[in-house]
Amino acid sequence: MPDEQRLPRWFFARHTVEVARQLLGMRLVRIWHGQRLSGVIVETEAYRGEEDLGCHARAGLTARTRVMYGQPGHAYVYFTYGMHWMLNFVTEEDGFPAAVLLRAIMPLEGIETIAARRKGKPERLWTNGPAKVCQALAIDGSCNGLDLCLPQAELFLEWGKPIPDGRVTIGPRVGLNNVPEPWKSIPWRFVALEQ
DNA sequence: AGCACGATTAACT
DNA sequence: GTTAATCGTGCTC
Repeated sequence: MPDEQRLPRWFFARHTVEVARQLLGMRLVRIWHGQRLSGVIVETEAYRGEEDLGCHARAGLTARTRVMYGQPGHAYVYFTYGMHWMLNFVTEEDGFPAAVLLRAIMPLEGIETIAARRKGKPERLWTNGPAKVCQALAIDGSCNGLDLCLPQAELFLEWGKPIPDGRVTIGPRVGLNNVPEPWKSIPWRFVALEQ
């Protein structure tokens, strides 16, 4: 695929909430054993700055959060709950810690491979959660820090069809039960409705 | 000690 | 059909 189809770095170098909203409808592509696995992004969340108490950067610059402080357009992949990987896209200017969590996609290419990696599950449950997306597309800690804007990247994004406002649900982020307000309820979650 | 979750089970309508 | 509760797992601070 020609490079002009890929999202360039400027796409990520904006306000994190704007990036999270605009990522809906774009395509996530993973090259795995030479095969394209991809899907349309249908759910994202914004995590922004050290003041955002829902964001990992609330702990400041650590070995874990270092990637979030770096250049936009990189992958921040972390491990949690003893078994799950999560994929984020680093946003805003170099030095400011922020990222968009990828929560769900609609599978597009490499369906057989995705089905095999989610064996035994109904199609609806293949990629409808952040850890499920990572399992389906073979994304793990080895992807942490990857530059998604390099031509040879095996993980990147491509332009898709933007989702109109009428088909987007906005609400509070998921799984922040012990986070104080206003961060717990701030509407930084974006979901594209099914067509 | 807590965690940006998922699978399973139980109890509902 | 749905929602609520529980727990596994190991890394981070």
